[in-house]
Amino acid sequence: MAPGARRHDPGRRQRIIDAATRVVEARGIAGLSHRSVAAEADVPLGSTTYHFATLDELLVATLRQANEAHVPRLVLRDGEDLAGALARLLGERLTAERGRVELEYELYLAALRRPALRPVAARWCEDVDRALEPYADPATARALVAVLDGIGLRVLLTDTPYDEAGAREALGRILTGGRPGGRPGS
Amino acid sequence: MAPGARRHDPGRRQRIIDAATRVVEARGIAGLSHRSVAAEADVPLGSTTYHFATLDELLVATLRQANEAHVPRLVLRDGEDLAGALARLLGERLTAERGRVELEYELYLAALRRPALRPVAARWCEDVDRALEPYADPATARALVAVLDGIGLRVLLTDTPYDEAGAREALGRILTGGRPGGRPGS
Amino acid sequence: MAPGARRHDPGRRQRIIDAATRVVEARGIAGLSHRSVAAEADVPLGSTTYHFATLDELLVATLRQANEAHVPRLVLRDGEDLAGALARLLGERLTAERGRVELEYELYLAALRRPALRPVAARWCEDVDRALEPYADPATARALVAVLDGIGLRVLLTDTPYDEAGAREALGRILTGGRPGGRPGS
Amino acid sequence: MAPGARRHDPGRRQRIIDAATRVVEARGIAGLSHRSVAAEADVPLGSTTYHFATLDELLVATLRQANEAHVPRLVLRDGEDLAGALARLLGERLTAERGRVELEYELYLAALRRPALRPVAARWCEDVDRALEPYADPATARALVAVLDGIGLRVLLTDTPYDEAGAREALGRILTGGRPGGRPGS
DNA sequence: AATGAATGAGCATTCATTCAT
DNA sequence: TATGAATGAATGCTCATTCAT
Repeated sequence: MAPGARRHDPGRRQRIIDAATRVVEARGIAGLSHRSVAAEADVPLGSTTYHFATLDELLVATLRQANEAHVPRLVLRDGEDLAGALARLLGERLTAERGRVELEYELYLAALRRPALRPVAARWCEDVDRALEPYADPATARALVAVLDGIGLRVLLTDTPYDEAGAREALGRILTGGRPGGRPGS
Repeated sequence: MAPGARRHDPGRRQRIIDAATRVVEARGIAGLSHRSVAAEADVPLGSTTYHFATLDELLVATLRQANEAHVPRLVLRDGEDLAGALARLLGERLTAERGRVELEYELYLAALRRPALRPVAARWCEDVDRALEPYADPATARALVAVLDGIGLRVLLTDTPYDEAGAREALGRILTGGRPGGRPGS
Repeated sequence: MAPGARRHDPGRRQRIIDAATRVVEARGIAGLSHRSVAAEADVPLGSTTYHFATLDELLVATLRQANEAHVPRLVLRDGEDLAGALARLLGERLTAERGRVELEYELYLAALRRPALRPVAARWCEDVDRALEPYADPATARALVAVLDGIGLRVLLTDTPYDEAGAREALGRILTGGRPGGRPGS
Repeated sequence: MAPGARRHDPGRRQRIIDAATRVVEARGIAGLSHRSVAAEADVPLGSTTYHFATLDELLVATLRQANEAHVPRLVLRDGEDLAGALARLLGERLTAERGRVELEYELYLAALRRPALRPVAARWCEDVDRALEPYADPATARALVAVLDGIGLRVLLTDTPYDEAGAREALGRILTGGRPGGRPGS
C-alpha cells in the first residue's frame, strides 16, 4: 500500500467488525486478538486499537452486529403450528447454519464473564422475545426461548443429535400447558 | 520450599484440581493457566504439566469433579409440587451459590469450543436428567433441564432478576402439558 | 503393562536405537529427545536415560548402526562403467530412499558440532572408501566419495533436480583424469 | 537500559542478524534462540520476535548475509593453476578461518531439515558457481564445487587433516579429464 | 487522525536430569 | 537393575499496550 493511502477510510471500522466475526467463527473468542483481526481485515495493527481501544469494545460491537443480522424468519408452513415451526427452525439452524449458531452462542455466552457484554446480551434476548410476540404473550415467549436455548445448547455442547420431535413436544407443552392462550408468570 | 521437599506427594494431583476450580471460579477459564494454577496450589510449575499435559486435560478433570460434587438435593417441601421445588432450587442457586453456578456453567459451556470437554458435558447432562427421573419420565426430565438451563443462563448473562413465579409456571407446563405422566418425544 | 513385566528385556537397548532412528528420520535430530524416543520405542522414560545417559551417546549408537546397516550394493550392470554405476546408485538413493539418505546425512553432518560423533563419522567415511577399493586406489576412492557427497548434498539442500549425466561425467573425470589407473595424491 | 531509551533504533534489525551470526559461530544453531540472540545483541527479547517472527526467518537472514559477505577472493598466483589455487584456498579457509567455515557450513547444511532455508542455500551455491565461471564452464564449476564441499566436509566432520595435494589432484582431474575446456553434463 | 515500531509480561509446552524406591 | 515421579530451566511465540511520528 502506498504511504498515505486510505487515510480516510470510512468503511474501516465496519471491515474490522466483519473480520472479528470471521475470526471468532473460525477460531473462537480465544483466538480473537488485535493482531488476528488486523490480519483478517488486512489493516494495520494500530488501526484496530485505534477504532477499538480494548478487545471488549470490539466484542460488544461484534455481538451487537450479530444480533442485528440475526432476524429469525419465523414463517409457519401449511398445517404447521408454532411449536412445530420453532422446532423445525432450530433443527435447520443446528445443521445448515451450525457455524453461525456456534458463533452467536459463543458471543452470547461470553457475557457470563464479561459484564460489558451483558447489556448487549440482554438486548439480544429481548429481540428474540419480540420476534415471538405476534404468536405468544411475553412470558410464554420467554419460556419458549428458554426451551430453545436449553435444547440447542445441549446439542452443541454434548455432540448429541437433535431430537426435533422432543423439542416440538416440549415447546407445545409450553404453549398449551396453561389456560388456553394463557398468560403465565408476571 | 526447600529443595527436595515434598518429593513424594500423593495428594498433589487432587490439590491441583482443587486449585484449578478456585482459579476458574475467581478469574474464569481465561484466567486459568499452568502458572496460575501452580501458584494457587503452591506446587512447582512443572508439576502441573506433569500431571496434566495440556490445559484441556486439567479442564476435563475439573469439570468432571464439579460434576461429581454437584449433587442436586431435590427435596419437595410440604405442599410443594415438583415445578415449585425446581423453581425454588434454581432461585437458591442463583443467589446463595452464584459463584458456584457461574463456575459450573462456565466449565459446561466451554465444551462449545473444546471437543475434549464434550463427553464430560454429556455426562453432566445425563446425571442431571437422572436426578429428575424419580419424578418424571426421561423426555420430560430433559425438557425440564432445558427450561432450567435456558432460564438460568438468561439470568446470569443479562443481569436480569430471576422470576421464580415465571419459572414455576413454565416448568409446570412442561409437567402437565401432556397426558398425565406423559411420554413426550421419542 | 503389568507391573514388573519385561524386567529382563535384553532387546530393549536395540529397540531404543531403532526408535531413535525412526524419530530422526521423521522429525530430525532436533526432534530427538529422551521423551520422544521413549514414546516411539514404547518403553518408560527412565529406560532411555538408563541405557543412554546422554543424547550424544544415543546419537553415537544410532549413527553407528546406520553405518553398519548401510552396505552400498555396488554392482556394475552390463556395459556400465564405474562412473555410470555410481551415478545411477546415487540417483536411486536420492529418489527411492530419500528419507533414508536424509537420515544418514543428518547423522553424519551432526558431527560438525558434536565431537563425540566424529570418530563414528570417520568410520563411516572409511567404510564407504573401502567399498570402492575393489575398483579404485584409495585416493581416487576418496575423491569419488567427495564428488558423490558434494553432488548429493547439493540436491538435498537446494531442492535441485539430480543431474545424473553430470554426475557420471564428473565421476568419470576423477577416474580417467590422471594416468590410466592412476594413483593421485598420497 | 533506561525505560524508553532507544525507542527508535534503525540499525536494530542488522544488529540482531550480526548477533545471530556470532551466536551460531560460537554455539551452533542449536544454541540460537530468541533469548540468546537478544542477549548477544543487547536488545529486549520482544525486539527479536518483532523483527523476525520465527527463528527460521532469522536463520534465513543470517544465511543470506553470510552468503553476501563471503566473496571468495580467487586469485591465481604466479605459476599456480586453478586446481592449485582452489586447493590452497580451501586449505587456508580450513585453518585460518575454521570458525567462519564451520559457521557457513552449519547454516548451509541446516537447509536439509528446514525448507525455508533451501532457496537461500540454492542462491549460495549459484553464487559460488558464478565465482568460478571465469575459469570453467558451468558444469565443470559445479563439479569443482562438489569436490570442494565433499573434501571440506570430510575434514570438518572427521577431524582428519586436510590433504592439499590430494585435493589439487582431484580438482585437476575435474578440470582436465574431459576435452580441453570441455562441457560435461547437460 | 492514524500507524509502525517497540517492549515487557505472559503463555503452553518440552526437556534433561535427579531421586526415591 | 530399573523406573515413575518430580522439578527448574528454557524455549518459541503471542499479546495488549505504549509511544513517537
